[in-house]
This record gives sequence, structure tokens and C-alpha cells, in this order.
Amino acid sequence: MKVRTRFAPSPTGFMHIGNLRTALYSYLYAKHNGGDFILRIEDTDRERYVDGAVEFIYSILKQAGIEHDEGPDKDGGCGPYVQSERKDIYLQYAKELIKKGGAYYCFCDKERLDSLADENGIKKYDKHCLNLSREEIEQKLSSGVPYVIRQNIPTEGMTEYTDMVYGTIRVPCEDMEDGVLIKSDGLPTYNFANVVDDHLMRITHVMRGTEYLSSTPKYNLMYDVFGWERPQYMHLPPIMKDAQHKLSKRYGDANFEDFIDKGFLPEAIVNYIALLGWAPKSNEEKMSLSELVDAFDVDGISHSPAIFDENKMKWLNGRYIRELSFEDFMKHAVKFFDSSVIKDKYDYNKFGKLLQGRIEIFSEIPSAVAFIEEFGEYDLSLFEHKKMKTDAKIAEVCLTEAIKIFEDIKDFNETEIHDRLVGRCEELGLKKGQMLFTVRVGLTGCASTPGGAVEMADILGKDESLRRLAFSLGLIKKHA
RNA sequence: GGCCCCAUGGUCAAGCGGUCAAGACAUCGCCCUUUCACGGCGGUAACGGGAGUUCGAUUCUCCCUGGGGUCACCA
Repeated sequence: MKVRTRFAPSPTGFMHIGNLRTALYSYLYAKHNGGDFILRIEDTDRERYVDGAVEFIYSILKQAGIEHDEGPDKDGGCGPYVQSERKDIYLQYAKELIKKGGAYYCFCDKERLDSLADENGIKKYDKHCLNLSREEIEQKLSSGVPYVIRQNIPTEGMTEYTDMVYGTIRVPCEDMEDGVLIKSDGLPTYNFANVVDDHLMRITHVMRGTEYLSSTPKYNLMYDVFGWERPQYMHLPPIMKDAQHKLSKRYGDANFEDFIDKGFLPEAIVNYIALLGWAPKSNEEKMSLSELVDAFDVDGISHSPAIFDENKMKWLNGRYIRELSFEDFMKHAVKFFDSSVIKDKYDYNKFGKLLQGRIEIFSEIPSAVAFIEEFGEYDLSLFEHKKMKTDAKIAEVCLTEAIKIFEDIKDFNETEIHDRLVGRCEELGLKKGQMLFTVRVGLTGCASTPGGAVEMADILGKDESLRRLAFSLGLIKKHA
């Protein structure tokens, strides 16, 4: 049987990293096995629906390179792929389930339901309406009393299934509640819709978070009553923000879009989250989507929660940045240059060439180039460098020399700057590093810059370089 | 609280009865170098606790502890 997996997000306007990982794993599993990946929109909760959220989902999936074979925009014969458009289907199946004894009408109002709470505030429905006679039901139905349809779960017995990642899960029936299948607004709950849709859409493997691990037996009970074949399940461990909190938007934790805005590459994000909760057989961690498809296996899925480490994702992103062609690098970098001090003033390419090899995320750009506009008093300890054996004193000598040299250079270019500076070092018995280090600091007043002394001087130009060197020299003398 | 699940360095993680317990991020040190960065090399750092089973447990079983999930007309 052809493998069919699905990703079924709710259109809430956000794409959590955890959700995206579920989509990714579902996609990887399907593609690894030559199967199809289906996109279904679960919008049965009208209160959470956000306009434009479906387009947003398409956009994220596209950026991530996760392409669906079927979905609202790609009919594969199992549509509609939006749950709100399937309302009649659910009702029809709910009625069938009632006929088969797997569900029943419930007319209890909120007040009665609330009264069922135990000392811990936990409510468990008492099957009150299961005992209604056919006449009572008909009467209430025809007189328009609001109702829901509940699942009829056996009061005793054990139900079990084998999860592909967690193994055998057993839950006593008495621990499960007769949950609502069809809400009073006529729409199904997730609990029902997912069962009906997965079956109708011929989903063979269901991947989702562990929060469904213990409610899956309820779904299986429905499959059984319907006489449908149960799908295979793969529950995925949660992604955590720290040891005790899940990553979630409720606490303002970053989602996919935020990371893109921060200057992460989609490929790097996808690569990183693939590794959060799954490990390849090999030790290679930088993997393209197609490499992930090849390598993906259920065995490698972890059972315990994983803490999201932005640091490691940054490192990975840095590797991706370095492998970009210069053109692609600039394409991503432009908007960050645009929001930096060099906008409209300097050649982006010049900075880009220096920066591609040293930044990890694009948002580092503005601060990396800030030195070009921001220059003033700085701490002279910046001139201290143990290995180079430099300090403010050496700097005074070097800067004095550098000023003379710069003044003397007619064609102010990198080669000339470098050769003259280095040449002078030999005459004076100074180390190259001493000269270049102090000049770099003297030119920028920064501990870290996008390039060395030569590049900085070249970018600043002769006049500005001279001005800054003079300023730095003055600074040193003032504090001497 | 009931039920379900999980437990290797700070983090992600290999491991699936016998290993000096991989690798990666971070961190530290060294090298390279035109600072930082990049790159290269190396160091520090882990099996939560207690009983079993076994000739031998990180690995199997049980208990404890810790953590997560779930108990909605949300998904």
C-alpha cells in the first residue's frame, strides 16, 4: 500500500517550530517511502480562525521546501481538504457511528456538565444521555434542543496499540471519557474529524505530537466500531524552550517567521529542526532536504523532549551562509544592509565580501557595519593584545607611522596600503601584527570588525582613515 | 490527583549485556592568520538513586526520584 502521510495544521496565523517539524517528519517519511504527503486544514474551531492563515501556511511550507502532493490547492480526489467544507460528511459518519453503538446524542447543558466536577475539578461525563429512550431523543431533536454527539466508550476493558516510535501503549477504557464528537454548532471536534478524514483520505501513517499519545486509543475505538483499518502512528516528542516549558507562541517564543526575520536561512532552520528529535545514522549534521529524505528513518526518532538550542541553529546557519554563492548571499543580506547605517552611502558588495565568511545570521550585519558611521571615544585597552604584544604605547608608534604612510599614498588601494604598512614594519623592527592590529583598532575603535586594517582603511578611504587615525593618536596622547 | 510517556556531558545526541561511553553545538587551550571571525588540532565535561536478573549492567525488570503529556463543545 502506498504510504500517505498528512500535515493538518489549524489556520491560526502562526507556524510553530514544533508544528513545522511535524510537517517535516511527515513529509520525510512519505518521501523516503515513495509516498504522498497531504495537506489538510483543520479549521473546525471558528473562534481561532485567522484570515489569510491558509495562504500563510502555503508560504511557510514553500519556503521550507516541503511540497505537498494534495491539499486545498491541489486536488487528489480526496477533497475537500478544508474541514469546514466537510461538515456534512462528519455528521453523516457520526450518525453511522450512533447506529453502530459507538456514539450517542447528548443534550446536557453546561450547568449539568459543570456539576460533574470532582474535588479536583476534573469532570468526567457520566453517560447520562446514553440512557435516553428513542422517543425522548426524537422529541428533543425535533423541538430543537441543542445537542452534541458523544463517543460511547466501553466502561471496562483495555485498549492498546503499537506506536511506531513509542511501542505498545495500553490504556484502560475506564480512564477515557465520552468525548464530544460533534459540537453543538454542528462542526466536528478534532477528535472526530481527524479519524474520519484520515480514513477517507487513506492516510496510512499518522505523525503528531505526544500530546495525542494517550488519546489515540479513543480514536482506535472509533476505527474499530466503523470497521476501518487503523493507521500506523508515530508520536513525536515535544520541542522544549527549557527543561520544563514547551516552545510555544503563548510565551512569545519564536516561530518560523521570526527566525526568517532574524536572518536565518530556511534551509538551516529545516536542517536544524530535523535534528531536534531525530538523529541520522551517520555523524553528518549538515543535510539538505533531499539528503534528509534519504536518511530519514523511524528508528532515529527520539522518545524524550528536546530543548531548542538557537545557538546550534546559528552555527548551522553560519555554515549555510558560507556556502551560498556571493549573489545569493547578497540577495539575503540586502535588507539588513538597508536597515544599517551604510544604506545609500557605501557599496554593499564591498561589505558583503568581508561579511559572508564571518557572520552566522544576517541580523548581525547592522552592528557589524556600524563602525563606519559611529566613531568616537573608546577604551584604550582595545589596543592591548597579549599575543601581538601591543598596547597603547606601541599603538602610538604605529599610528604615527601609519599616518605618515597614508598621507604619502597617492593611489589609496588595498595592495598599496598593505605593502607600505608591512614594509615599514620591517624597517622599524615591528611585527606585522602589531602594526595591522593597532591600525585596525585605531581606524574603527572596535574590538571586532568585518575585516582587517587594510580592508577597513580601504573602505573608509584616505581622508576618513587619516582623520580617524589622528583622532586615535590624540586619544592615546591624552591618556598617556 | 488518576492515567500515559520519558530519563547518557550545559544543549542536541550515538549506544540497543562486555566500549578507554561516539559525534555535534557551547566552552577552554593551541596552531594558522592581517585583530575578531573563518579554518585546523586538542582539552574539560555524562550514564539521577536503590533493589534485582546475569559471570558481567548505561543497556533487561521493579521501585523511588525528577521531568513531560493528558484528563475541553482547542487542536
